[in-house]
Amino acid sequence: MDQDLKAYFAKTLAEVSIDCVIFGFHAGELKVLLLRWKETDGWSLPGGRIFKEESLNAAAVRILQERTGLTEIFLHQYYTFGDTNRNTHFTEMELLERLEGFFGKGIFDELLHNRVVSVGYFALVEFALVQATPDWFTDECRWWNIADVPNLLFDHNDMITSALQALRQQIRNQPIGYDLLPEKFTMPELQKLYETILDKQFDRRNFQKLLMSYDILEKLDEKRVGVANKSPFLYRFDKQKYEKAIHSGISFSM
Amino acid sequence: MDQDLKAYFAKTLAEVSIDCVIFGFHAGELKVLLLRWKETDGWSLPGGRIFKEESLNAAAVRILQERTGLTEIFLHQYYTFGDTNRNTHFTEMELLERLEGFFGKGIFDELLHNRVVSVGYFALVEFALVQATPDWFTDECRWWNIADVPNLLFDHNDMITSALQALRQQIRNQPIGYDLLPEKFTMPELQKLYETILDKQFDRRNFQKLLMSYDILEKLDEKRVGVANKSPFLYRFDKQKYEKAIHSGISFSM
DNA sequence: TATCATTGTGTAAAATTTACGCATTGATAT
DNA sequence: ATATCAATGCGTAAATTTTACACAATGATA
Repeated sequence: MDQDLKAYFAKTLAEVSIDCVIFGFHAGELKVLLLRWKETDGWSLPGGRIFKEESLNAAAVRILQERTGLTEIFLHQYYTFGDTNRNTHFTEMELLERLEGFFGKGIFDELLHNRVVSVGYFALVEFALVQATPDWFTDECRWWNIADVPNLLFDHNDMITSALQALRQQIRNQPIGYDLLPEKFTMPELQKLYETILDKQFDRRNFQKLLMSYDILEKLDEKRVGVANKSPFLYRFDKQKYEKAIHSGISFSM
Repeated sequence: MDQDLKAYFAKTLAEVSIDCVIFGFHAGELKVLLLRWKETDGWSLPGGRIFKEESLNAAAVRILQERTGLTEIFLHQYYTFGDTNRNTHFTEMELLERLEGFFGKGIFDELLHNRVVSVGYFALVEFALVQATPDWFTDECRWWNIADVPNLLFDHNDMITSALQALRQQIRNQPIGYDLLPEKFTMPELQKLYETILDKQFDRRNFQKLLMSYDILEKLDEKRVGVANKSPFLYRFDKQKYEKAIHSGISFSM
């Protein structure tokens, strides 16, 4: 296994890597996918190295696929992190020593002491479709509520903070939801998604009017059944019009 | 000189570099600063390598300083370009061969055949203050009207295109002008800047009302003299309020 | 069968954006 | 010296968008 890793290192770039903030939405909460490093309680974002013959975007797609099993997902490059101390500055010494002990000095140095620039992507995925899968360095891969994210390894807390800012920028100028929600959803569910991302409440009547004005939603004849009180109608995105709105841009002004 | 270059290569990252789109505004035209490579008619963006102990942002500031002489400038990281063929794909073979002939195979390979990821920044500078200075690889450094930019080396035309998109995004959500205009300017000059960047005409009365509503401009008692017809008043940005508006954000909705 | 939280639909007020009028200015032409 | 004229300063009304809120309908639960 150590040999495989050496070969992997040899075939990939040493000074640039990729980290991904994978957003999901479930039970009215915004979540991110995190990995726990083997034999430690240190968590980090999903990430990986770039093959020498592989484009940046292709590498990001591959990493996403490896961690979630998904291939068709929204992926957006939002910032490149290039501080010289980003490997270690935000991580406690004790945890670094534990990692060094477990992985051995060779791997540890290559991975954590080299100066590496990391390109940040964020992804929007449908929660229910994700098969969370750890990588070689990690034991566990699972969702965390955005509000409950612990202190992470490296500069990954910063990465999440600025990914959330980028997502908020995104939601104000482009339709969002096709990638985060199941195919059919109710208007209150869509509203809750917007409210969660922007951390802001909206009047449901005005929200519905604004969203419908974008002409990207299709109201279905079905209603959600078995839910408390009055059954809400189901909606679905019109993929064609949705794509068009992504290109022309919208303005979510609430 | 070749020794210096080797030492420079040894002290800098090999897989990541920086390229900067430096915007200026003069005589009602938006301009970018370009460099002509020695003994060729191939033009490129200002760029450079990153010292191993230098953060990405510090390297960008240094490169800006080296090309313009300016230290206090608006600088914004907007995208990282990571296609595998970005070195050569958009450049004619003939020109590449001329560069190889002039610089020698060693330098050429290091510079143009290695796979390099480039972090794109754009800068906004005051045209009159710039001391355009070529670097080791180039003979000439001068302004080009954005509309007249020729076919550039590497993927640099793409870089300008997406930098302009990022600038347009910027101008709609943040005040712009402090970095591009001289200290004192007239309302029509400010309007022309907005119109040039967004490639769109505005009603001058509505433009003035909107800009004044941001509460970042200070109307002076002076007028611009010696200009045709009625002399317009001079304005200046209130730096304090301008900074505050950058943080809170504005919405340029015209 | 009554209750009640939630949803569906609509309307009026407030705020913002857009369109445009008119007097003033000061260099230029006569 | 004076008339001309394009550009500027300042303002108002219409159109549109955003915001606030009213009320009936629904369907699970008590």
